[in-house]
Amino acid sequence: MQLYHGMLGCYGKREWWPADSAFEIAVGAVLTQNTNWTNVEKAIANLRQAKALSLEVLSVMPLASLVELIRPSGYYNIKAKRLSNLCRFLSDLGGLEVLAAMSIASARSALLSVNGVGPETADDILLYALDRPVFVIDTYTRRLLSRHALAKGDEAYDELRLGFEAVLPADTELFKQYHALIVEHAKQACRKKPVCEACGLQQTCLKKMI
DNA sequence: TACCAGGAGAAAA
DNA sequence: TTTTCTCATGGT
Repeated sequence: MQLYHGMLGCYGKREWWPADSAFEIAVGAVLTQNTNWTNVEKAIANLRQAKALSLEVLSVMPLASLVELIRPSGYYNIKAKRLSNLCRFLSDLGGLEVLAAMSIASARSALLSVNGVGPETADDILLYALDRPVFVIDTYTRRLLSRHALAKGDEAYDELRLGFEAVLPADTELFKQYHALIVEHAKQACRKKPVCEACGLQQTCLKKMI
């Protein structure tokens, strides 16, 4: 919690994952895979303008049409398949609401069964779209842990996730903030001061050197 | 010009 | 089982 409070004091409360609906968050979770968020925003704007930002539309949209709409997000061919897979899965299931009614373990397992939904994407959806207390592990988190000698950084995803969840209270808002702060820290930390007020490290905690 | 970004899955070793 | 490769746009 020391790291968390340090980053919170430095950057303040983050309003992360801007979206108008839980479904939009799920769409963004796929589109943001290894991609800058500004590119994802362009793709989401295209979907919105085409009135395609709904499960009903996306679950039946031809891949060729989807490819054109999400092109700005990069990896458009493979992401169109992944997004289509997720939407058809959700449609067959009965919607996000059904997923939300399941236990965390069941919902997570179900999401991971979708080709194109890996652990981080599944946990993004669980935490930010469904408000479930699941800690999201991303590249930044691994670098932060590694930099602070709290982990090697190449541990299995679930090993790190369970590690966070074991020492933190199962608080959805805390998990949302923590992950958002880690990302903010990676983007902005230490640019103006020799020692980062958030993590206590020297200038080297910029970018890859978190 | 080169590098990086809010990963995942397939292929190769 | 573990490592490497592929997917791609847009901003800095």
